[in-house]
Amino acid sequence: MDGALSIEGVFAARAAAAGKAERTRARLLDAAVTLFARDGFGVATAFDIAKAAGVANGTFYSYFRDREDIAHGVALGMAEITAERMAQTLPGGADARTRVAYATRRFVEEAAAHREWGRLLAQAVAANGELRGRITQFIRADVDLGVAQGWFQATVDQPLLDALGALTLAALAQRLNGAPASISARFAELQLAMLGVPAADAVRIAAEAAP
Amino acid sequence: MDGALSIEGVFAARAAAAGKAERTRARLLDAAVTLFARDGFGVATAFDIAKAAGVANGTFYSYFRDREDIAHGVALGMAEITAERMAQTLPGGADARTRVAYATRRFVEEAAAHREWGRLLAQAVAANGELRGRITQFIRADVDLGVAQGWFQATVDQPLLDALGALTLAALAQRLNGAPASISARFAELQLAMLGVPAADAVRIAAEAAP
Amino acid sequence: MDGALSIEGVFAARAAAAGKAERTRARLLDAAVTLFARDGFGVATAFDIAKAAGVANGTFYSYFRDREDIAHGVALGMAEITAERMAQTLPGGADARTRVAYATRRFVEEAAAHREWGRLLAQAVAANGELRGRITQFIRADVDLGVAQGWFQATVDQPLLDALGALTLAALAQRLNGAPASISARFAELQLAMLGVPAADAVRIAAEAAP
Amino acid sequence: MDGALSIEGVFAARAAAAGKAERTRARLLDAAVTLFARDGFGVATAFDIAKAAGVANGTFYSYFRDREDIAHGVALGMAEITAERMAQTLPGGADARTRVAYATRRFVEEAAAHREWGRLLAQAVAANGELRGRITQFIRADVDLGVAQGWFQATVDQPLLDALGALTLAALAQRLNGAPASISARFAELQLAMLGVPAADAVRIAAEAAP
DNA sequence: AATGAATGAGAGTTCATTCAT
DNA sequence: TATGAATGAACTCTCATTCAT
Repeated sequence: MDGALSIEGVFAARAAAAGKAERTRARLLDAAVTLFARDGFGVATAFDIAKAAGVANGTFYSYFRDREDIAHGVALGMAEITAERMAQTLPGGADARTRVAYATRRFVEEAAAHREWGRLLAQAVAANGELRGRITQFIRADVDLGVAQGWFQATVDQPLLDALGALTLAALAQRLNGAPASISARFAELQLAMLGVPAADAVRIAAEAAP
Repeated sequence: MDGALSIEGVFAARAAAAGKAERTRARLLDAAVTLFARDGFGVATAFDIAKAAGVANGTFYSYFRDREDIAHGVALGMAEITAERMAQTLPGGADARTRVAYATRRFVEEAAAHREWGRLLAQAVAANGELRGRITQFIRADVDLGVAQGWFQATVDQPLLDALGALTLAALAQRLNGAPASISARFAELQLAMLGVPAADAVRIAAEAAP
Repeated sequence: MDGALSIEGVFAARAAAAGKAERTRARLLDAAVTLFARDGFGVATAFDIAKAAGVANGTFYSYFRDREDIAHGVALGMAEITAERMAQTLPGGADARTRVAYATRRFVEEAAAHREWGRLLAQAVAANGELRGRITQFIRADVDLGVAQGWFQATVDQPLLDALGALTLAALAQRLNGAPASISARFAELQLAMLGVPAADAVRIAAEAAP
Repeated sequence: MDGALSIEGVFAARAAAAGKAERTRARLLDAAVTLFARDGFGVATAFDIAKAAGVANGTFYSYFRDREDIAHGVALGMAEITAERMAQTLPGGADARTRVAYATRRFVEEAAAHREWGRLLAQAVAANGELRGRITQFIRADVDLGVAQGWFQATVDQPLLDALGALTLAALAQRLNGAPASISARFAELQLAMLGVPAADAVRIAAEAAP
């Protein structure tokens, strides 16, 4: 895993070529990410964010209406980055069971490898239903594929996707809370079971789908 | 469902027979519950809680160290009450599949019937891992029973219980967010599937286990 | 003229015997008067008023909603005090022409003798129509008397009282702006002329009605 | 009454033929007039004025030292415009009593017909003694004429002019505050009485001097 | 001359907490 | 124990003004 997920300067990097205003905005977002990671999502004050970004407090208000506004901006940006990374990292070709297991394990392990980012992402997702929807949509294609391939016995509906998402987030929470890397395999296994894959197959496939 | 879950005066009711100090404490907790329900968990100010409890603001600090302390007290009390209610309401005798499905549906429907209480419970549980643990322990006996009865193919470990808990909370969140009562059956069904119950049986049993 | 009009401690003096809260409120009002006198009516900040009153800034908000609120309180208090003083100082017995002239001269000279108080009063009255009404009502009795005595030819209506008030305030403004004490006699003279007193009489009576 | 008193673009109209800089200055003044009319004299922020004028905020400071400076400019300009209009509208030839009454009534009714302009003018005059002086000088010629014609018994001095001005402004204030148009006649009448015109004549002349 | 991003002092307000009564 | 006045740190947000471009 490379440094692209490093929590420092994610937004600034993307705005490097943009105009001055856009760059200042990015610096504020980066400062917010750093502070949110340290103190909790949306906890840092406007003043602290400005200070961390190296601008005057008044400048904050040229770019964001208030704390909530920048929190929303941060959540949106994180979702975008996460989505991009997931799209890049998921391999094509495998069977749907492997794909589903792999996606879960990959997501959990990446987030765990960058604890601050992971913790932040978990909080942002918990607080923001829109974000949750965005991320769960990722799984849909693979679930549909699995049904088409005959591996999954499930009816594909919104509750199913929500359930898969809830399990992934539960895995992430456990992992961030000190559980070993194997926890992601266990949760992937439970996801497969929920989709109707026989227990024995689920265990084997989840174990093999190491990121 | 009787009025025992009514958000008003839960703590006062339990402290009715206790000493004066205990009753004042209970009034503060009740005031906190009411305000937390209206404005969000832990949001109300000490002053507002005291006012709602009919005591002076200084009195608040005779009973709680600070705001966090009362939030903790509220969460603990809610967990206790919820646990008691669940223990009372779960019927004996049925097979483990029905018991698991029934517990989920019952929990979700009770909380949904008292939206404020439910919302509060969801927030408290999300914020407090200890609480989460307490509530998930409830399911363990039934899961063990199901394994013993041969209905469940699962290995019973902590991740499994966490996963069951996560699904129950996801169901509650959807329900509070406007999903129809049937959502609890759907999630109960997915829990059974995860435990290795064949899809067709899971659907039927979850549907029949109406609270 | 005694010290009762001294700008320092007017409110505190009246609240000396009251409860603690009332006394703190009075201290804030006094501080506001002092600062308003120095910087203009309603200009001082809540923080400055609190500091001048020797209380914490938060205390200000226990007693007044905001700056406007205390400004209103100050204006009301000043009107009350001024009304009391005018009632005390106006001698009975003289003919209405002398009474009117005397009231004007007395009002102007008192206010001028306490420049800060006078300036403040002028500002408060200019900004607050209610106050203006309260003060002009004072003249009504004497004008009615003058009509009854046959000295005044005027119809007594609201515009007439407003006009008399406007002339008194104009006199005060000129006086505070450096005009000599004789200015009050000149304006009193013009008031009498406006009421239909022949010029020669007006000059003599206004001159004699020295406070 | 024509549109010359319209609050929109008064300054721009006068600077139409001037250089670019002068025109930008005029646009700023016009913007200030519009905003002052809406929110109170001198209340609008430099940024809002600049925005309303269609220039950048920095540009404001190329033309005015600070907020006070533009407020002064606005007051001055309003005085000039008012003076011009009064000069145009006052008819020649009548006797001084009619001229004085007419001037008052005309002034009040014009300002009342353009409430925003009138309110602004009242505020500007109240805040600016220099302006007050400028406007009262207008009456002097007619008062002198009246004395020469033998209609007025008054000594013409500064206090007399101030008193006449104060009455005119009091009339305007009442008018803007909802008093009927007849109020201007009543105050004109009181002015004539103050100048020594017998009450009966004053009533008749003031009534006839309708603008 | 014009722009508009940036500054930073400071106004206004809230509220957790203390403490004399 | 209870009261409630008082505290003051902390925070949000505005806006007059500057300055590099």
